[in-house]
This record gives sequence, structure tokens and C-alpha cells, in this order.
Amino acid sequence: MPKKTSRTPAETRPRNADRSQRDILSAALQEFAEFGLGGARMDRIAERAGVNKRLIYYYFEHKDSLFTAVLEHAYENIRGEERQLNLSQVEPIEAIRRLIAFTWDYYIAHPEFLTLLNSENLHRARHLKQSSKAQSLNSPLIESLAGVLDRGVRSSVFRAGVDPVQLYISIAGLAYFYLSNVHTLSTIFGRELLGPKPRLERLSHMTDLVLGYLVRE
Amino acid sequence: MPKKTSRTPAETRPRNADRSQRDILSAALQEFAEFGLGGARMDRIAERAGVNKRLIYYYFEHKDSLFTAVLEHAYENIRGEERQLNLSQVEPIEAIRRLIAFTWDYYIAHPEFLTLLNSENLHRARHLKQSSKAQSLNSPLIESLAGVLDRGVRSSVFRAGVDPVQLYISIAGLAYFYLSNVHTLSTIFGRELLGPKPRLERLSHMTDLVLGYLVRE
Amino acid sequence: MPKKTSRTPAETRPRNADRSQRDILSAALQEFAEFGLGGARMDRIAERAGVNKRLIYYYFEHKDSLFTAVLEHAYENIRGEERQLNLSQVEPIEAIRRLIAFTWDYYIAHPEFLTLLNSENLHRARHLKQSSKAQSLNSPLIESLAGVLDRGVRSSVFRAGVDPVQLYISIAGLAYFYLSNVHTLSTIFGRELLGPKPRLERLSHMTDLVLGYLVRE
Amino acid sequence: MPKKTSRTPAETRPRNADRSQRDILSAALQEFAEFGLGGARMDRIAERAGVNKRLIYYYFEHKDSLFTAVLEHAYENIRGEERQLNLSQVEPIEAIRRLIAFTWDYYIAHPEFLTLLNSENLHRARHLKQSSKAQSLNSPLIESLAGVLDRGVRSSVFRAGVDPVQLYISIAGLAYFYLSNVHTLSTIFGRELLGPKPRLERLSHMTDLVLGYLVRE
DNA sequence: TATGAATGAGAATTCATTCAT
DNA sequence: TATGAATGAATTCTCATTCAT
Repeated sequence: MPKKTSRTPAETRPRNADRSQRDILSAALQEFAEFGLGGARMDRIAERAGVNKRLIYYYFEHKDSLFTAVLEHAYENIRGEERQLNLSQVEPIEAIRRLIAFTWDYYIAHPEFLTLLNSENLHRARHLKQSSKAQSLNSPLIESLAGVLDRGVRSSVFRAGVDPVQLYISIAGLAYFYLSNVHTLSTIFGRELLGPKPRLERLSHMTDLVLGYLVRE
Repeated sequence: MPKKTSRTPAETRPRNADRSQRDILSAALQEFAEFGLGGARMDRIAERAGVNKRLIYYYFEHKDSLFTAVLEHAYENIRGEERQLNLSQVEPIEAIRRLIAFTWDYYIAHPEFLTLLNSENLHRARHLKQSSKAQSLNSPLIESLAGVLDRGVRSSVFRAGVDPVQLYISIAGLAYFYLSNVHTLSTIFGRELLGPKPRLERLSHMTDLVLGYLVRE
Repeated sequence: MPKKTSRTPAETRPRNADRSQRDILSAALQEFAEFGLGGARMDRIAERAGVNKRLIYYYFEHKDSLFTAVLEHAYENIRGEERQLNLSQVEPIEAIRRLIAFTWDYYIAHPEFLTLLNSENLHRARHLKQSSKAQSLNSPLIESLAGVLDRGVRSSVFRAGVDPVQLYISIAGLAYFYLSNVHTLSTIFGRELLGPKPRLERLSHMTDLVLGYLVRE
Repeated sequence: MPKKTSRTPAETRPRNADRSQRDILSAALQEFAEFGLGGARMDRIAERAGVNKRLIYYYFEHKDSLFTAVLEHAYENIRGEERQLNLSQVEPIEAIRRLIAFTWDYYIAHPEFLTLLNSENLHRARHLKQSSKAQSLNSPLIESLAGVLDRGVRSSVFRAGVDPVQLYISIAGLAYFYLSNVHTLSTIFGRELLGPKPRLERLSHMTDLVLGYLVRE
């Protein structure tokens, strides 16, 4: 709401390219997460970033490329954290526990990630497909999960023949769906799903489910 | 007294309130599914329905209430099909198989349902919460799933202590996530996920997973 | 908000041409008074009249002619009441008192009349000019006011040379402006203008003003 | 360091926030005056202002706030002119003459003001009430009129006990009603009311009326 | 006389994006 | 690097009015 021309250009940001870009990215992340790609507003992103709208276009050509950048960052971030998880160091059952807990905790700590992916899928992964960077970020977890399964099988703890990709998707899905659809689910079931207790219950259900399947008696 | 000769109206749309409403709803369903609530265009819905744009507002006050109506219909539809599924008639293991297969098949046959739910969750179930129909939408499957689990436990086939709501959400999640996120997943994994073979593989993985967990050795 | 086609045509109005027309007119009067010509909605008028919108067009070609009809009625009504006022029967000073009080009371009892006139003037009396009926309704008060002034002058009670049309307009203006602009005036002056006391004060001020001018010492 | 050569921008509107806002305001004033709030068209305002429609929303959030701004300007303007009128400098009778003449002339010179107020009253002073400026809009004339009356009473020229607010409203009403309702009045009375002669006649009638009331014999 | 269904032309407002400095 | 001014193309929604029975 500009009302008067402020002749004194006083309050311009100290010039700092990196900082501006970071601010824009994080503002955009919030905005896209909250409203989806279509619902996000460039105006609001600028406001959130404390930056002139024009500057967004200066750094990120347009809305879609901004979204791509945000998406890349989101993937980079989760891949980075996934890398911390040293599944190969621990025994198979514990490794699976950790993987499930990590997935669950990450999604809870980063609800934006879920919304972002939903948006991207609504758009048929259009941005992802044209981003070489994001595509190179194949999850390191697949490899280590394969290793874990292998070790488990060899030590006769796990059942054989489990496809690590299927399992990875299943673990993600068990957590993702619950959190991403929490609003409709809790409305339909009339049940609080995000309190501390339900959260723990969900985590242990998921763990039981996966281990109950994997572990041989 | 005989009716007037029913002239078949040539170019103009036959006056039929019910039909118009149905056409609008089904056009809106497609549009919302394809573009989400925010991305949907009233113009396109009118065009898809072969109806004057104004007529949409005549029957459904505005975009949001149209979305609510679409959502209600979608829920009614899936609930109706769920009711067909007589899980109580078959033995527990078969019942679980059927439930998983039904969920999988329904989501594949009705991809709009997934997108619709994603949109609704992006909007924090705003429409669902204000829909009086929402109450009656509680899935009948929860009850019958509870019954199935019960029978399974009593006949010592299933493990005890499984929360039917958690299990229901898990089954849904296993199917939902795979299908709803298929674009990003197949891009990231560089793997076709929707061909006939991957579909069967996913279904059997889900079934193995759930039954592997439920069934006692 | 039609939602379903009511196959049973049950609740149609008993057919009564006069009554319908009257209902429409009075609904339109309210609507035009409340929102002005531009702000009035045919839908709301139909609703207010408890009549199908189409019926309005059946009786009154379109919005403007409906407005004209309403205006004509309003003029007829005030002229009718003015005729009741037998100024020639009472002595001049009392006659003036009565005229002022009548004007004041009529405007208070018929606030729609003021809004209607405002609308009509916004439209440069477009409707009035094409209504031969309304134009024939020259106020009877002008004649009797002329008579009153005449009698007053002859009996040396009133000053001479007063133009009855000017005086008539003045009396109307004193009341009209106060009432028609009551919202802005009371906002600006921070003063209640429509309570019982302010009303009496205004009436006596107007009377004092006019008689103070007319009556010779 | 010298400024860049100030190229006179050829076809495109010179960038000048203040000027644009002024142009919009004055175009809006005309439009609102001519058609009322409801009848005014944003398109036409843009055109009148020689400005892109979008710019109106850039500076004035929406139609109503634009109307509010116009109203505030109109009040500021009349208040400014009222302040020029130094009623305290001249003797009471002359002061009253000046006040009446000023009111009359101002309304004639600014017919938009009347229409604007009519619109605002149709909307129950909605805009005025939410304008913080409204407070400061109290007419300075009330104070000086009170002073004039006081002086007149003390020098035994004027009658006592006259409420300056009532008198102010009366003077305004005498002029306002005549001008604001000129279209219906001249149609009804079949009399030209705005020619040079009728104007003078009205002014002298108003002056006679008010002074005839105020001045003691 | 009476009504529900349907519409075209417009209305306000929104939004990503570009211009000029 | 940074910004305020400005815009064209939509987009939702409104409204008087007509169609068909």
C-alpha cells in the first residue's frame, strides 16, 4: 500500500547479494509451503523476504524458476540430512528403526517439504524434470537400505527378496500420508493426530509394521 | 390433456436442472483434480461442462462451494464403493487382501480423488470442516476392519493389539503416496512406476508388508 | 440458491394480479430507497416481494420503468397527503406552522421518499421527465401556500413580496437536508440528530426561522 | 555528479507518483459525482485519469477506499475555503450575508460535492465514519458563526437563543436542496431554476429569509 | 398469471511481470 | 545491487434480462 512517494530513499537494504538471495529463498519456501505453487504470491514472498519485488526477478527469473530453486534446496537439505544417517554402522534391526524414525522426524520438522512435493506432483514434476541438479540428488538411503537389507538377510534376521526401493517408498508413504493428509484425516476420524501421544503411537505403529514384516521369527 | 409436442430443442441446451448440475460437478471434478483448487478456472469448468459460466454460480454460489460439493461427491462415491466390500463375509487374511487391493484399485481408477484430497489438505480441510455431510463420511471400513482384526486375533491368525485406524491409514498411505507422488518418485528413481508390471509389484509388496506384519507364524 | 429441482410445483403464489403488482411495487420502493437506483437488485426485489423475478418483468418492463412506477407512486402518495392539509381553513400563522410540521413529519415517516428523489436527481430526473403522470402531479400546496401568504399580507400579518415557490422550496429544504444528510451531519458534528429531543428542536428551529422571517412585528 | 540527461519520455506516462495519484483522485471525483458510488466505473476512472486501471488499485486499495479518499479531499477542500472566510472581521449582518453567499457559490461551483454527499448518505456515512480524518473535518464555520451570532446579540442586532449548528444546517439546506434537487424541482414546477436570474433570486430569498429571522426590528 | 433455467455483457479485483532510475 | 511506478492479461463474480414451459 504505497501512499506517498518517499523522496528520501533512506531505508534501502544494505547491499548484500548472498543474504538477499537466501532471504528470498526462505521466504519463498514458506510461501510455497503454505499456499502451494499456484496459491503463492510474489508480492507476499517479497514482503516476507523484506525485499523489493523486483529483486526477486533479478535473482530468479520468474515464479517457476524460483519454485525450482526452492525445490532444489529442499532436496539438497533432506539429502544432506540423510547422509548423516549412518545406517551401515548399526545392526540391521536398529538401522531400520533409525530410518523410520528419521523419516518421521524429518517430515514433522519440515512440513514444507511435504507440501512442496505435493505441488510438484500436481505439476507432474515439471520443475524437477528440468533440474539437473535435483535429479542428481538420488537418495543415498536407497543404497544403504539395500545394504542393511542384505546384511539382515545374510544374518538370517530379515526375510529375503525385499526390494529396497519398494520398502523405501513404503516407509516414506506411511509417514507422509499421515502427516500430509492430517487435516482431512483428523476431520473425518474426529481424532487428534498431531499431539505428542498420537505421534508416538504412529511412530511405533509404523516401526512395528515394517519390522513385523521384515524380521523372521 | 396431452402435453405439448415436445420439440427437441435444436442448438440450445435442453433445460434440465439435474443434468446441468451433474455436468458442472463432473467438469469441476476433472478441473480441480487436474489443477488443484487454486489452479482451477471457472471458465474452463463451464466449457468442460458445456454450460454457461453464469450457470455455475446459479447452482453453486462460488468456487469454494463448488469445490465443497465436488469433495462431498468424491467422498460419497468412495464410501459407497467401500460399502460394497463385504469384508465380514470372508476369512481374515482374504479380507485384508481385498481391502488392500480395493484401496489400490480405487486410487488407480480415481486419481482425481488423490489430487482433491491434496488440495483440501493444502487448505487445511477448510471445506470439509464446514460440510455438514463430513460427519456422515466416516469410513465404514474402519468398523469392518476392526471386525476382521478381531476375528483374526480370536482365531490366532493375527497378532493382537493392532489399532484399526492406524492400520487403515497405513494401507491408504502405502497406496496413496506411491500414486500421488508418482511423478517425483519416478523422476528421482528413474524408474517407471505405473506400467502393468510395477503396479502388480507394488500391490504384492503392500500385501506382503501388511500381512507379513499381521499374520502370526 | 436453488439446489434441487423441485418437481412438485406446489408453492406457487395464488394468482392475483393486483396483489402481485402491489407487492412488487412496495418491495421495489424499499429496495430503491435502501440502495438507490444503481444499487438496487432485481433479485432482491423479487425476494422481498415473494415473487418470481420473471414476474417483475412481466408487469414492469425493466428496472427503469419499475423505478418510474415507484416514483410515480411516491409522488401520488405525498400529493394525496398534501391534499388533506386544509391550509385555507386556518389563519395564516397557523397555516405556516402546519405546513412546516407536515413537511417534517412526512419526511420522517417516509424516508424512502428522500432517497428516491436523490436517486432521481442523480439521474437528472430522467424518469420523471418521461412520466406524464408524475408531471401532472403538481403540488397542491403551492396554490394554497400562495393563498395563505396572500391572506397574511392582506391582514398585515406577513411581509409582502414572498414568492410561494421559493418559500415552499425553502421549507422543504430545511427539513430535507437535515434528514437526507443526517448520517454525514451527525458524524461530522458528533451529535445525535434523530432522537426525540433533537427532532423537536429542529422542528421548532425551522418554524421560528420561517415565521421569524414572514411575520411583521 | 550531474544528473543523467533527463530524457523527456515520449509516449509513455512520465513516472510521477504524486501526479498519478492526483490525476486518479480528480478523475474519481468527477466519476463519483456524475454517477454516484454504485454507478461509478473503475474503467472509466482509469480512462479519465489517463492511467492504467491497475494503477488505481496500486494506490487506492479498492473502490471504496478510493471513494473515501475522494470524500476526504472534498471535505478538505471546502474546509480550506471556509477558513478563508473571515467572518469575525466584519459586522454581524454582513457576516451572515457572506456566509450565505459563500455557501451558495461554493455549491454552485462544486456540484460534485453535493452528489458526493448524497452518495455518502445513501451509504450511511460508512466511509466518513471510518476515516480518521473525519474528526478534523468539523467545519470552522460553526465556531465563527457562533461568534457572529454572539456579537449580533450583544449589539442588539440579532435575536438571542439561536443555535449556530441549527442555523448552519439551515443555511446549507436552503442552498443544498435547491441545487441538489434542481432536476426534479424544475421538472415539477416547470420553471428554470439555474439561469442567472433565478440564481440571484434564490440567493436573495435565502438571505432575506435568514436575516428576516435573525435581525431584530 | 406464474416460474425455474439459462445467458451475455460487464464489473471489480488479482497477478506475474516489466519499465525507468 | 536495489527500488518504486506502471501494466496487460486474466479471473472471479455480478446483474439485468430472456427462454421455455
